[in-house]
Amino acid sequence: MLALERRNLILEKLQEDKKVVVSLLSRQFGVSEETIRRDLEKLEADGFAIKSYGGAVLNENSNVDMPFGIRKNKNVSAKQKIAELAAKLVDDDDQIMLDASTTAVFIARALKQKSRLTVVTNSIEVLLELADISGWNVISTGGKLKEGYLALLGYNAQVGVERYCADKLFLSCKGLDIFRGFMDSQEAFAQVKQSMIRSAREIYLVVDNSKFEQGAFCKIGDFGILSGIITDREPEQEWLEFFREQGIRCYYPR
Amino acid sequence: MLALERRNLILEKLQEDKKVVVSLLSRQFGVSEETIRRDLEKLEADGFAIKSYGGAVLNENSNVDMPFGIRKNKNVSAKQKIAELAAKLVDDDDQIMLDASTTAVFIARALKQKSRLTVVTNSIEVLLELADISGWNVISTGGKLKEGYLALLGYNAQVGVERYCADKLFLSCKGLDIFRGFMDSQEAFAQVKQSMIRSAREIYLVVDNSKFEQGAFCKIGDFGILSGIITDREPEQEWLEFFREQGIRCYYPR
DNA sequence: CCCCTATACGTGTAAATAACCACATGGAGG
DNA sequence: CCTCCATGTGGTTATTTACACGTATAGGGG
Repeated sequence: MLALERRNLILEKLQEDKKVVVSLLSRQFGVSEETIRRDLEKLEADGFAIKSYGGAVLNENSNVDMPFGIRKNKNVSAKQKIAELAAKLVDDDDQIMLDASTTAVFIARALKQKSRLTVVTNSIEVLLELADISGWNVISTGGKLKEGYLALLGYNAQVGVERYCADKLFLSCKGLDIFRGFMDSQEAFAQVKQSMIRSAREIYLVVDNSKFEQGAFCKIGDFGILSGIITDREPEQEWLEFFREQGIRCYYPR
Repeated sequence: MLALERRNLILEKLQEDKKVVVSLLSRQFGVSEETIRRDLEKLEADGFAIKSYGGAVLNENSNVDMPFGIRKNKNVSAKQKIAELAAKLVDDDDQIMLDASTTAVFIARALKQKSRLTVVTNSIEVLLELADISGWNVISTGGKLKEGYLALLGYNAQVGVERYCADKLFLSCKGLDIFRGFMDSQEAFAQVKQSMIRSAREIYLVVDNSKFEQGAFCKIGDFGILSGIITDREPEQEWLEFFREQGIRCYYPR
């Protein structure tokens, strides 16, 4: 039995039972307990397990099993709620734009029950999500694949976006601030989002609650351009008033 | 026994048993352990295996996130052979085009050990395969997502292709015929391939042996434009002579 | 609350085995 | 004839593992 093979089996058992015990594993594999401890040490270093006296437990909130360290697991239920609200704003035959964000993937999934939609996106994951659907018009902007992401960015992505004029855009961001607008952390993402803003009639900002008051480096735009904002729970009073002043509809689960 | 043949057998055993052991393989094939290690190194570089002390285990994580658990498994070893031959024709810093075919995915995988490549493709799967690589320039043509495929097609895909001029194009097809050239079954695929042909200097047709004498509906092009043809085993004498006449290099495993 | 004991943990050591490296060989193809 | 590639070889280095022994921890009894 190979060392890696043994570690994989331990990981499997760990994922099944949520915990493992050193003494049992030692007997099961016929190796010394020290060996098992070293295995667990490695699994812990890789983020799969958390050691404890006598064994280890599964590290549930690890993103390690996702392809390239994607944080898809963060705030799942918030994104789910947001996606459902977004889907309510969409009608059959609509033309939609989705950016390259995990929230967009959830929205794409929530939209699947609609008919004859047109979707323009720079997200590879959204394309994958919609690859098995029929009767839609799913369009990729093209562009340069961003290292470590499943997003198409750059000049050609912007050109790809601006070829179209969509009814509705669902836009995500890294942070928002009453005075400075909404922002992303990376220029290239922000630029494509700006192109999308120029190419859509109704613009909905989709943000989970953790994004409020969160700063980020690159400004995407001001609140004035928004038709609505979709979030996972009622924002602070201050924000609600601000949205009312600006004439921005605020959607959240009631 | 050919090196390539041995590696394919190791891969088969790997897929069957989920693991292989250096010492056993060495005895089984009658080659030194060092050679086996080099084989495993290659399989690891191609993403099929993960080496471990004493052997290697199957890398299961590679094709998992595909939507409709695709037909990638047809003719695997032929496509693998073709991909390795194709990779030999590529140098660091090359600019490559890959079409939307399963063979292209194998080629992409085989290319991963190169440095600083530029890859233009209309295949979502190729993008996925290359999403975790660094220092490359991976470009998506954009276009309309073809229902039931992971391919981007249509006018904008063609425009996306023709923005570039690549050093080398690896082109697949559904069938080829001495008199009628090489063909695809669907117009939209054929059109993008034609755009690629217009946008590349060296064009290599990649076909497994089953494609010879196979007809298909839409003509892609004539043999005159080809620099070479890559296949998984020695073609019939008739074809070899034809390629010689046409000045087309023919690559197959020896 | 403190202590005691069984159990688990970590380290150091040593031995076996595998991996790595550099170089030599030899054959195929140009 | 030369080059390139795959392979083998010998010496060196690295990894894995078990065992022994001192230390740390949990949990119960006093």
